[in-house]
This record gives sequence, structure tokens and C-alpha cells, in this order.
Amino acid sequence: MSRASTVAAPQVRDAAPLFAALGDETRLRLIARLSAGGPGSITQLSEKSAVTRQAISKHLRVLSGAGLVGSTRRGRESVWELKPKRLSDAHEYLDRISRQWDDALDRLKGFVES
Amino acid sequence: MSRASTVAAPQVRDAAPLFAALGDETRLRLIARLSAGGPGSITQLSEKSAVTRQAISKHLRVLSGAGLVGSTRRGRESVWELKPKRLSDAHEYLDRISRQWDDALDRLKGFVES
DNA sequence: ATTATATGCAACCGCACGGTTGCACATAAC
DNA sequence: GTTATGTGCAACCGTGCGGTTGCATATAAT
Repeated sequence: MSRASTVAAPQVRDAAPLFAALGDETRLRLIARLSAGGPGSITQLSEKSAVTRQAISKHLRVLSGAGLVGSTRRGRESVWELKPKRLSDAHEYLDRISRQWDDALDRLKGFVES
Repeated sequence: MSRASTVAAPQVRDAAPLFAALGDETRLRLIARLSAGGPGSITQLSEKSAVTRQAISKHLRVLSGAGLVGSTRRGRESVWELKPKRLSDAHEYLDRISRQWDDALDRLKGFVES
């Protein structure tokens, strides 16, 4: 009976910062850009953006803190790339919630039909 | 354009507020609770929470603003329930990004092998 | 009618976030 | 060398967020 609370709690604490990192338009645009266009330096990633290069740099650090991107220093520029595993983590969490929901629906259906 | 999307999928500007709504621990706990335990009134949803009932009420309104939950007034209490369609929207968006990523990998592979 | 319960509204607080500007510091390029 | 480019660091600003407290209001329960 206590299985749900003891098992689900740590995952919530883990998933919330992940979604929070995705929950900004500028950052989501960065993710989409990295996903579609491949790695790039900060100036490259700032070129088509409305905000400053510093803002992009900050956002990249936030995404890095969430494990969604990583950087490699090459010469005087740092190249940032997507870490798709973390994206699949978010994906998986949504899957889990959806599965809980479906189970609840099944239980409700069984209750109504009995 | 064989890559054209089947149905109108959430764009960046639409998905960001959705993830932002999911990006809070208290709200994510509410989602999990509603998904696993079914609908409930505000006081019911606040019972096991560490924060105040008002905080829960605010969070429910935020989730409602994101289309993730809905409420129905029944007597003096309002019953809140999950709207799983919106969850699948977030799911779908992550799918899109992952697909872009996979395509980019394929293109890179083709480039390297050529 | 009185009391108890469930919610809503409004003000307030602390603080982190998104963003900017300015300057310093590397690493190129000439 | 000097100059140009790419990044980092620090301070600052406005605003919104998460949360609380206090009170008002609506619906039940007695």
C-alpha cells in the first residue's frame, strides 16, 4: 500500500528540475536548434536569437545543470551539444504518468462494470 | 516533404509553458497524485502536502492554465481531475525533438561514410 | 439559526529568474 | 608585436513565482 509513495517520490524530485529546464522558450529553442542543427559554439547559437550572447550562455549553463547539454572547449570557443539521454528521461517520466493514468482508468472501468 | 508532421503538433512557444507548468515539484506531485489516485477536492489534495491549501489552490490554477487539469464545482467543493491529453502533447513534443536528433545522426553518419 | 467546512480573494514577503551592460581574459588572426 | 574574436565574470534591474497569513464568502451539517 505504501509502494506508490515510497517509489514515486524520488523520481518526482528528479524530474521536476528537468522539466523546469525545458520550461523556458529560449532554452527550448536552444534544444530544438541543437537537435536539428547539431553542435555549435555560443556565438553560433546566439546568431539567430533575439537575446544577448550572455543570455544564451546562461541558458546553456542551466541546460547543462539539468544534464541536457554538454560542452567541449575547442580553441577559444566552447562547442555545445545535446545530451539526448536526459531527454529520454523526461520522456520516460511522462510515460510513467500516462501508464498510471491508464491503470486508473482500467480500475475505474472494472469498478463500473462490476 | 515526407517528413511533414501528421497532425498539428505543439510548437516551441506552445510547449514551453507546458513544461514550465510541469517544472515545479509541488505541481508534479499533484499531477502524480491525480494520475494515480483519481480526482479530488482541494482539501483532499492538500492533506498529504507540506505546503498550505492556498498554495495547492494556486498550483492547481497554474496547471489549469496549462490545460493539464480541470475542475468541476460540486456543492461547496471543487473537484479537480487530470486532463491527460495535454500530457500527451508534452510527450509528443519530446518525440519530435528525439526524431530530429535521430535524423541529424543519420545525416552525420551518411556524411562520414561518403 | 448557529456552527462547521470548503473555497476564494488580496496583500505581502523573499528570492530566484531572465536579461542586460561593462569589463577582463584568452586564443586566434594579421 | 597588434588587432580581432570568443568567452567568462560580476554587478545590476525588473518582474514573476512559490509561499504565507488574514479575512470574506458560500455551502453544508446540527
